[in-house]
Amino acid sequence: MQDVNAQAEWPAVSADEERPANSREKGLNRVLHILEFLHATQRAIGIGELAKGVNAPRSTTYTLVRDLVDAGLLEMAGDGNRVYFGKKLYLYGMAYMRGNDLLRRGRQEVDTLSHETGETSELCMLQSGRYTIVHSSPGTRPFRISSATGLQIPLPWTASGRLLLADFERSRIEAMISEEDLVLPDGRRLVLNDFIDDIARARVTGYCVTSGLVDAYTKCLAAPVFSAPGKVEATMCLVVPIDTSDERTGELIALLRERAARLSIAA
Amino acid sequence: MQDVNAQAEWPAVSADEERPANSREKGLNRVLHILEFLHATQRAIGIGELAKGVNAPRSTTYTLVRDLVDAGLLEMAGDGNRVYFGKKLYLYGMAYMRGNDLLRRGRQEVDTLSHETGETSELCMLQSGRYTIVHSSPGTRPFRISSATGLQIPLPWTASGRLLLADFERSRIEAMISEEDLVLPDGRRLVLNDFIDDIARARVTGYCVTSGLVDAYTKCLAAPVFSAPGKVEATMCLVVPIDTSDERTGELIALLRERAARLSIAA
DNA sequence: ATTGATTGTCTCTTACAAGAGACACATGTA
DNA sequence: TACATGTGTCTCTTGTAAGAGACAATCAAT
Repeated sequence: MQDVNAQAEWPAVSADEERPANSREKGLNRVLHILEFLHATQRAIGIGELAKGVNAPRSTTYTLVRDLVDAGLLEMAGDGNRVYFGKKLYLYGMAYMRGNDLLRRGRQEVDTLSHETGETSELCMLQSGRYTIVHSSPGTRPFRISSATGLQIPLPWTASGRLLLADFERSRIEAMISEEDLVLPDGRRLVLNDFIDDIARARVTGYCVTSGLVDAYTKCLAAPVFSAPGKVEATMCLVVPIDTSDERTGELIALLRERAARLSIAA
Repeated sequence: MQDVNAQAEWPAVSADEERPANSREKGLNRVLHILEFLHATQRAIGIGELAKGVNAPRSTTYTLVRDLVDAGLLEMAGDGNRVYFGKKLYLYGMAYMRGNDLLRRGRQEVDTLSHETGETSELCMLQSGRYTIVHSSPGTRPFRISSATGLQIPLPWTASGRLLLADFERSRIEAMISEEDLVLPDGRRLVLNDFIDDIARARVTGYCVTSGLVDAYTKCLAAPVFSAPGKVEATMCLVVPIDTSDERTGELIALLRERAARLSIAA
């Protein structure tokens, strides 16, 4: 975009960053892309397809995948020529959870909350500029609304997103939210300024409710979990039918805020 | 087959081959060592110390850690200059679990089994040549015997180890078991041939019991989980006091085998 | 048989990352 | 005050890994 100097491509002097055209990629970056790609597809995938998916040369992909399989980060799936995440990643993930008070206790709280209320409950965090469902517990409704752990969706689509950005400056928010993030699944388009106003409001009230944003049938109630005074580390939220009465909604919000506050105590 | 050395890399290498003296290391390998090291220490660690721990140059370690932190695989711990596993690893790990029927159902079975019996129960698998506790549930005894998930210990120390190797040829077993693996924590030394005989016996009986191997107070009961006819994919085991009566032991083994068989059905 | 799309392995070149080491800070302790 | 030890950043060199591409083998559909 900035790099308009049209001469020989190679003199890699792009002082800014990124994009030295079609140069080589570092192996580690390839690996990170591979992991992200597998996380997105959520299932085992052939190596050729994987190479296409991460836009890497086939030969490189083969060697990297072999290294990763040997290391146990990936595993060959049953059929023979597909790969997916490996046991090692599971073990590292469990180690992370054990070492992380907030996550460990948050999962607990979420599970009991959804058990008590019968509604779907989630623990959410900010992860590389997006809203991420870190843990969710389905609830007991006949038609339950559930989302997969690890799902990442644009911040403006959610109540939690408004709380997670509570302590960010306007400029950082603007940098973080792209144009597409403002377009809802049904095509409606949010206005950035409205979103930023929402954030300010959420910060003051200490909770946030959104209705019919990601889909037309649900309402999302969220409350902040603080890791330090003023610093929102996570949110707990409840996903309820959009026609839930105001009274019950109020009760649920109170309960939710209490539990979120309980999580905030330690840090 | 290659590079099963869990850790403790030092200049003097006793591996079968490779090692062109003090050559450069590939970044990806450094990263794999870093992850293994963090898994071993089980807590956040300073970058300098980490560099020492994986025997890598400081400058390299700094750049790699920065890359990994940016990617979310690692996180800086609260104080500021320590690193540990990051959220991404947790998310990948959960994705692995979701995609892995055996693991998901195995965790369930283990939890209910320990709940029903009151004893510590574990799901174990073979991971890079060692016995690995993939999930464990503590049981309800006043003094419960528990081990951390992800713990890796030598195969000959455990009942599960004897089952996990049931379908391996003698030569592969010999290659997999090092001299140190045969030395128990209390200094006693097992004989490789006895161990291999144990394996053959375990294959026939369909379960395995060891007494006072890793410590003097416990007995370990294990049953195989098959992913295909003849192929042991995992084991379920119970860790009970060594003075448990033969009668109760028998009952527990029967229960254990039933549950392990249940896990084996799908594959 | 003919084509066309896959998959897995191997060779060779060169762009680039790993690493050595200097630097400017911070500590702590004699 | 010196002196040692640790931390985080930066520069420059050179060994090497990323990548292009050739190869044989497989499977389907003409």
